[in-house]
Amino acid sequence: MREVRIYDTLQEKVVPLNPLVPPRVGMFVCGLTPYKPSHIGHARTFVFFDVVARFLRHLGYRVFYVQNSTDIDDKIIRISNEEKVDFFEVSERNFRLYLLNMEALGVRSVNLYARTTDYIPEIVTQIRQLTDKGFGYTVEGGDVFFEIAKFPKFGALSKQKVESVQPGARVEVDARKRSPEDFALWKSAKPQEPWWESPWGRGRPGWHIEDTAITVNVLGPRYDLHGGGSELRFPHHEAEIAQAESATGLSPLAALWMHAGLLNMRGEKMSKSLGNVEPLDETLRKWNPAVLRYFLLSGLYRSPLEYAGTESLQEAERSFETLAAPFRRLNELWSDLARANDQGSRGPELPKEVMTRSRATEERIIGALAEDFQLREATRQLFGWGKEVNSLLAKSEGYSTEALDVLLAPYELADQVLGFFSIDEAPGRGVPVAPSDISSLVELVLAARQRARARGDFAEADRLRADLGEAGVLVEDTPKGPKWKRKEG
RNA sequence: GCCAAGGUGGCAGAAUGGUUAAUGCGACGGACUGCAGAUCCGUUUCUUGGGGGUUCGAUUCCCUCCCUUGGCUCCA
Repeated sequence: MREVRIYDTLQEKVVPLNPLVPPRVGMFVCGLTPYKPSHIGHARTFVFFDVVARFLRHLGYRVFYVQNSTDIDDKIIRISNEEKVDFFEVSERNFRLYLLNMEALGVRSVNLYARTTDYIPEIVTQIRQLTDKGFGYTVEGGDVFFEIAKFPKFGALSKQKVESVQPGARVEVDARKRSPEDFALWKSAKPQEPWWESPWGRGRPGWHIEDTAITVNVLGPRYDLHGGGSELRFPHHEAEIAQAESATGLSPLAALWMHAGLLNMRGEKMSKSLGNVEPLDETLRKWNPAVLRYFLLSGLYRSPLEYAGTESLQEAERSFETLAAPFRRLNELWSDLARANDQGSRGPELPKEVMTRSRATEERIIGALAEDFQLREATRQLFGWGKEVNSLLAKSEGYSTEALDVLLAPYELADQVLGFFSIDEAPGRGVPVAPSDISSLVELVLAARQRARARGDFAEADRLRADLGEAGVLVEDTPKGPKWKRKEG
């Protein structure tokens, strides 16, 4: 099987993926705390890890991909109290919306979404292991903490020295802790809070323990790949390592730690501190999901990516149109032949070097991704291939289905792995337009415009085109007659 | 204060110790079109945050300063 090399945050270098039990790959990605609808920043992380899983599977690895959902936490409780509804109603509503949004974005690679509250017994068991071994301690009131001093490796992932961290920089320090760096494993229930029974009394899990309780039970004490957004490196992922390795006695918890760069939100409309980032749901209603997915995959996954709202998506849309146009044309030609029940065997031969280059392009896309997921290089190859396809189609459109398949191959590969074409909502992929749609009216206007053009009344023709434009319909004249599509955004 | 990631053309964003520093968007010109669009061909802009060092040669390695973003126990 092809070797994949990945940047490991812990070792700070690109290393080969060596699955513990090939060809299986156990993969865990820190999911969402669904206290409110997710935004485009979340989408970047999860779309990227979707590509990771897709690519590994494409190469023949059998990936088991687990993602958690923190369906109980302070913010969820706060909101449920404000709304006077059960906490589960809040988290489940937002989580379902998240799943719908992910589906729209083509994220379909997760095998198991694990909710924290479905793993309370496992969580309790793991905390108990930690207290039994002396890593955890209880305090008055029934809270349980992890004692950092017992785990010298703490800080290895983020290269932070515990003593140089500023305690209480953002969150008030709990005076009952032995040391300010100690983190909660179990939080006792306050009034108005949901709770579960435990050996330490009624309460709920701390933030970090769910992930390791889930992975130890689902993926085992050690697994291959751990992913998440880069802001989780410290303290969350450090805490995971400390908990799991202390509880199981096995190391390392994950062979590879991957961290996706954050999406930097620009402009006051999206200020994170103001908490008014547009919900993903809304963004998806305004934009072709393929454009969104393309944008999110347009940089180096480890680096931050600038997001300036509409401006960014407009640029991405134009780029995506360029990228997708040849693919859509090839598909149209293919369906035309299929409809006519014709193999197009009388069409021109495809030059041999084109076949070679088709394969070379596929190979380069795979090569780019196999070397730490160079998404940009992969799409660059696709742009280059598009130019080649456009040139060929400019000479002739009468290729056989066999020839078209060769031209389509790099796109099919890219779609399987990067996945933006199959969620392309723009017309032109042979998707039938619903009868209730405006298409018959548009066709009527276009017919009138064709008549005007035929008699040389271009002023009238241009007026009709402009009017359709006002109504949100873009018209293009082609040798085969006028084509139209709806404006996006 | 500490840790991490960054600073490359109008914008987004790659790359390498060594020919003209990708690609996309934009802009400009040509072909095609009644015009526009799409497409094709061509052009355009950066000497890679400031300073210093190593080297025959650095954007790439080292030092230093400045700036941006993320983290420092709520966050994808």
